[in-house]
Amino acid sequence: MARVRMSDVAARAGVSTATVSMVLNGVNATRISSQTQQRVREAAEEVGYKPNSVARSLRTQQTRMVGLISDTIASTPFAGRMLAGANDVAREQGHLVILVDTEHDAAAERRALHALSGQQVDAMIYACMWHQVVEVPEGLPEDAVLLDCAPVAGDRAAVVPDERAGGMAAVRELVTAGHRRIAFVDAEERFDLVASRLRYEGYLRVLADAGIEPDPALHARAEPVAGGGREAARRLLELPAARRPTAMFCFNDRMAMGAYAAAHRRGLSVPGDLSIVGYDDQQLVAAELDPPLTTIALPHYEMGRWAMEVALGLRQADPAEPHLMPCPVIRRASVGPPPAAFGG
Amino acid sequence: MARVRMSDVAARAGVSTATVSMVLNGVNATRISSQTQQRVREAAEEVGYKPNSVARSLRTQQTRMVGLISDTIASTPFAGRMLAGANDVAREQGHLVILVDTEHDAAAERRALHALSGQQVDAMIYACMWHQVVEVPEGLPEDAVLLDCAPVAGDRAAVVPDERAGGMAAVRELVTAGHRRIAFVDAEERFDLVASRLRYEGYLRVLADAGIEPDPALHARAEPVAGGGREAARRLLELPAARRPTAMFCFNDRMAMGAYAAAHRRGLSVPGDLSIVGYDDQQLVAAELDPPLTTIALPHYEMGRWAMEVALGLRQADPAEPHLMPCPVIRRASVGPPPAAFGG
DNA sequence: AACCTCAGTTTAATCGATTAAACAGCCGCG
DNA sequence: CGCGGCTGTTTAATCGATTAAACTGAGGTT
Repeated sequence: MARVRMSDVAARAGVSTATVSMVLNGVNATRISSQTQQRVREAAEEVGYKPNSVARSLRTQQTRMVGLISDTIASTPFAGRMLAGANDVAREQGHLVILVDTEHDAAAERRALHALSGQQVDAMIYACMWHQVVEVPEGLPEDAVLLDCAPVAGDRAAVVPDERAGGMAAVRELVTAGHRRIAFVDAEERFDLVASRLRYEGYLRVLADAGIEPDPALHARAEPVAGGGREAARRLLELPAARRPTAMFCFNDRMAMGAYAAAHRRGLSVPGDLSIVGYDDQQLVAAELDPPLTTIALPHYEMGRWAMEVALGLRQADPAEPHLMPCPVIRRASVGPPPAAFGG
Repeated sequence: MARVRMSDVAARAGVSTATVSMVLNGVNATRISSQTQQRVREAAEEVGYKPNSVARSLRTQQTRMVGLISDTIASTPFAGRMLAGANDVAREQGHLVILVDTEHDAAAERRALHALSGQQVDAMIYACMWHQVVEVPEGLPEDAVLLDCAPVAGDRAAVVPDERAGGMAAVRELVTAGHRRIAFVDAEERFDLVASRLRYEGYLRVLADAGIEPDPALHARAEPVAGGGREAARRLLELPAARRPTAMFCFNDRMAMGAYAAAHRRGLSVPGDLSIVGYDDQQLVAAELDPPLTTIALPHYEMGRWAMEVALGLRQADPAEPHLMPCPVIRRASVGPPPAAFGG
């Protein structure tokens, strides 16, 4: 069954296609008699007319589509939330999103850019699956928005999580619970994570504000996975009692998961003997630990929305520096006062 | 800077647009002299010509785009793999995918269908984020492919995981390790999960094959999350020694995570005292448990590929019944022989 | 010389919409 | 009666490609 065209509607209503177009788009609507309008609408309904947006796009030079280029967005559980945020805004604005995955391969990136600009997308978003500083790929339009990454140089609208404030919030949770010996279970330097650096800055800042002298022995580093967290936590818990931490801020929820394991191995309870704060609010993990993990959420959904809002011109962005999206603290049950022996 | 059109290339090369089109598309190429071809190519290169695919699509009636409609695909960590599979095939074939999220809302679904068919997509995939039986939304084209769901009625190409075979493989792991008292830590019936039913069938089948009488007490059900798994496992471990399971097949990795916790609480080690097999091979979870969890992977990536291959006509599908995609077993370290007291 | 063939290229229609400009009636006015 | 102005609608150009059909000129045949 062939698609029905505007001319079919026009024929049925006994008018020209110009009239149909005007009626259906509400353009110059006052100039068309209401009987005609009525007739056109009925005809369109009867024949089941659906405008061909390819033709419309060609004429109007607007596709109402936005391109979303990402390095492997699809393979991380976080990424979905960014996509969802971007998608929601797009939908609200009557836009569709075209998703292209480049696997961070330069050639694929170039092809994607090519395909999308050939596709005449109205806007473009370049997304990373974790917070990083990137070389902007050549050919990325000036008005493209960077999502979860900041340009290494040059001015681009960009949005990233406010990791420093997040780190501060995490440590503040522990300080206000009364802890003074707070460890930072960090990712190793070789991973070169901007999140690691910023969260550590936040950690130091809050310690300073609270008048706590940072103890280098409490900055433990390991691979940022559960196994690494377990190892790092084990080492920390083997410290002599006076230097041992009563609380740990873990670089991410996976490391926190490992810290739980290390605590259990030593027969310590969370949060009775050891308080733990994670980062990421990782789906299906943080909430399911026992006890549920207090953590800092990454604002993926909000960043996705922000990026799309800027891309569609709904919101102004300062291209001079990335927008910092706040990371909310998710209070669950892994933080308590320090054990009595250490308490104030 | 205005986009450069084919006519610009034509002007620079001193030929007509027809010639440019033929050269650049390699159509009727033999009929065009190689000098002209050369000149056209150079001109195109020099002016940086990129074909306008909107115009091309209008003319050829092919958009090289495929619509992917999903209920909240973006919000589950699995979904990404399906998307990746579909996307990879699309890319290989020079197609782009338009992603629409409907949140399983009928109105949104209708709008999405409308938008996509207006967009003249060449193919369509309807995806669910977890295996279910669905009412096919009205207006979904005949040749759309269902991904991770089966139509409640009517013939549609569809692909779902082979949950029954997966359940069989899981239990077989335990049987061959020597276990006879194998529990199934299942989701509660009220969740009405097709996966639950099928995996249970697989469980029963393997027990029967191994000549093991199923013990209804070993079919424990709870909410399919870590907490539920913990509770169900706790109850099972409280059974009198003679009836207590030496192994558990858990409906999913989250329940398995809870089973680990229950075992630890009773001072049982995995797999020394209790062997555990999960399902889903959930990213960032299964591999990070201690010990790493032996589990059955859901073939999301492969299903995504399959669906796209069928959608693009690269592969035939039998619309009469869903294609069953095998679920591979991922052997890690949570299965061992039963404790000596029970051993063969 | 008239005619045919064929390689190489151009002309022009087309895809399905949008929209500026033109047009046809009708009314009122001097 | 003729003309300007209004209302409601149509005409036709346009967006940027693809492609069937037409054309051009050189070379070969009779």
